[in-house]
Amino acid sequence: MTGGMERQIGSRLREMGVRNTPARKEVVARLAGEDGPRSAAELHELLGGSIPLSSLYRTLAVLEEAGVLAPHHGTRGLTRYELAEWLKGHHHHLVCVECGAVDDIHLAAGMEETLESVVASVTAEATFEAAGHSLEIEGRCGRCA
Amino acid sequence: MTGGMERQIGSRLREMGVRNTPARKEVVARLAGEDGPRSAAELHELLGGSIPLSSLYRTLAVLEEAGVLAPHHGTRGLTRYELAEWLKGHHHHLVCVECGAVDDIHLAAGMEETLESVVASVTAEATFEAAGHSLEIEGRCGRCA
DNA sequence: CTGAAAATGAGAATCGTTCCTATAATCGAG
DNA sequence: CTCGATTATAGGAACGATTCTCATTTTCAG
Repeated sequence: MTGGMERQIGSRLREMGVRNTPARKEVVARLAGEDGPRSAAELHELLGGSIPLSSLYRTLAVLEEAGVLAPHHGTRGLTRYELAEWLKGHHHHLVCVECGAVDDIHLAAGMEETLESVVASVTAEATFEAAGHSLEIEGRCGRCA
Repeated sequence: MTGGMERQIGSRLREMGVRNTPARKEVVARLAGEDGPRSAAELHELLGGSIPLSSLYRTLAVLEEAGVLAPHHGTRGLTRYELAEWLKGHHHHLVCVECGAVDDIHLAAGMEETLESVVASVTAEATFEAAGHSLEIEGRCGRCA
């Protein structure tokens, strides 16, 4: 994670009137180093249990509220979080239907433009205020194939 | 729901060695009449409580196992079910980030082809065996906007 | 430094879901 | 049709992920 990103997040939290505490920094830093969204339990493990689960859940909720993290609703009743798009860039997901693992993928610029136009044409005629989109590709990951 | 679809599902269940019971028919028929995936709780409500939750969950599991229903992992760890693609056709979703409602959308043929090619080009280079895809468009639905 | 406001930690409570077991429905053989 | 075996159901206990509560601790402004 770049220092610039840390500063951006710091000022975002300040704007929202919440503090940028050590636990919040740890969670953000760890998520920044992962290549896909992670659940509370996964983060608890990744952080060596340094943050109790109850605090971790609250931390995730605060960071989501502040727009720093975005939830990803993957497999079987688990919510995973990742840095919001304005921090990590727009991307899509490969979701393993076997083990539930989620990896990020980035589309080539041309592909992304194509996708944007598909989304635009769909939402133009719907009573739906589109805020974002994600292409979820389901299948079997390398380990499960 | 067409009689043809009922017959298809009936023979599918027979092939799988499970019975096509009244509860299973009710669930399938109700889902066929909805325009988006529904959770166990929503179905329980929609069916007027005629099927107890524990039975409903098992019914959904059996129908998923048989390939009649497909799960959609939506808001906050809730699993909603819809008819599998071979029954209701390929489609995508509008997901309301406010209330969690999910509606189906169908892409114009040209758009869908474009999307297929995007998926194909992404998975060609990944160690990932793609089985399907869904474009999830997030935003605010008519009621929440 | 001090008091008010915000954050934390531990455990209880909640919610969606799954599991267990006794009962009931269904199918095939006779 | 009837019996026995198999499969499905209902109800409730159990479970895992998440949220809530509240007492304690940390942080910030004055």
